[in-house]
Amino acid sequence: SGLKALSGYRFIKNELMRRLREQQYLAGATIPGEVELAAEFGVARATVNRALRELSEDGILERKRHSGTKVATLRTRHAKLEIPLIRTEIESSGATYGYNLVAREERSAPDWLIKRLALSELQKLLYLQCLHSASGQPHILECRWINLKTVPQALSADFENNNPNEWLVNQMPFTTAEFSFSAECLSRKDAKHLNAKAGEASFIAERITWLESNSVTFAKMAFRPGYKMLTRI
Amino acid sequence: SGLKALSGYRFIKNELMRRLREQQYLAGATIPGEVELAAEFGVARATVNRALRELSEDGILERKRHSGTKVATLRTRHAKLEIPLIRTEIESSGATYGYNLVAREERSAPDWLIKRLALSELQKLLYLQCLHSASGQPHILECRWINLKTVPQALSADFENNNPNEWLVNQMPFTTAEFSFSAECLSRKDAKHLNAKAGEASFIAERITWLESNSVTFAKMAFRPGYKMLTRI
DNA sequence: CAGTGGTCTAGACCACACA
DNA sequence: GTGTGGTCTAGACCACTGC
Repeated sequence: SGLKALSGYRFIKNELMRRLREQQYLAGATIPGEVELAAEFGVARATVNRALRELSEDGILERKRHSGTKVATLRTRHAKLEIPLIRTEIESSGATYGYNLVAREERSAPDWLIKRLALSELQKLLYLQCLHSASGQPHILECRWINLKTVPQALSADFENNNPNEWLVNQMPFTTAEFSFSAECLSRKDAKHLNAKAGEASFIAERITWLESNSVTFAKMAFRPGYKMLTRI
Repeated sequence: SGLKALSGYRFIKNELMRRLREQQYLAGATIPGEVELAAEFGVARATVNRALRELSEDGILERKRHSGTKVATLRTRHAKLEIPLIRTEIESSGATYGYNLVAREERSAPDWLIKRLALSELQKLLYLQCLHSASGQPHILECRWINLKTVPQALSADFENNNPNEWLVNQMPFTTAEFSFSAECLSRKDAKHLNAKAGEASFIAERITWLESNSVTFAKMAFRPGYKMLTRI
């Protein structure tokens, strides 16, 4: 009943996974080449190639250009993390998304931020603090710094009514980003915003966004205590 | 100097990204079909196909089988998270990996775990608590439950000298997993193990591992306060 | 019915690793 | 020099969508 009649590259991926599970190919060993597998399965080499390429993207095989394909040792798990817009995440859980601006100020960057955003020291940034809520319950407290050299139009944007992440995504849709995740105890002030107790643990997500080699923004999101970020391999 | 002479599908990806950045293709709009792009770039359709497929895997385009390719709206960022073995992570930071077993006990599963591991109520699990350290400093406190129905040989394994994750990876290399990440305040007892203060915030990673539809293990890792998990898009 | 993306094929050329 | 994986080509069939 659970059987699927896979064909083509999916079938080959499946079959190779079976052989791996059954230790027919051992960890670290070189498996047969594309030509050999193509002959064995009676398919074109391109089909085997796709199967092998995808398995190596999943971290299960390791391919080397002119040497061969090996079973990965010390397999690191590759999880695909989807980082949705906050609005999307909240609405897809069935709640109503709410937003409001807590603070807005032009400030010069603190030392730690100068390094992380590769700023010249004199630069002014736009500092925002915003609260995202789910059906009225505070959900995320966001501290954001926007590089006015890269995004000067931020100065005149209306962040009372527009969440800075969505505004930035519209202004510059194709940036790259670095993320970090950690945990912090809430300060008394932050706890108040999140309707939590001072000292409670908050899941922290930080993001630095780049346009080519120019920093765009630094954002630190403090999630309501109890929040879990989920993923699946 | 920074110029690269890309060719083939990489060139096409690059060029399409440029058009997206310059809003030549607008968010939500349908872009030209594979045949048209192949003609434009003077390449085979398979080459365009690969470029478009990869862009859609990156969440930048959305393809529908018999309808067309659109520019993704409300772009969710896709981050690739690599989850290394603890030993690997510690050693790659230049520190020496250390391990020791804190507790080992056969226990029946608590209620919350019965649900999450889809156990029958009567089942006994192996409960382990272990400490991972980096150059002598406590790094992660791990609480682990192993399903003895799926992995009976765990009962006789030597977890004094073998870290349960590595042992399990050897026993059953090709499992699937669910992850969650969150934050918790350390209990007095856990804090002591981690050489931290009670109440400090700890980054928590939980993992449930499955072999087909059988649960293998539940692990909860409490990281030393201050730890950050990094990733990049 | 025309056009789409998904997939496969049989062939090809390449640069390099390894012996 | 042989074999490897990486890539490309020109052609094909398919199932389905949207007209």
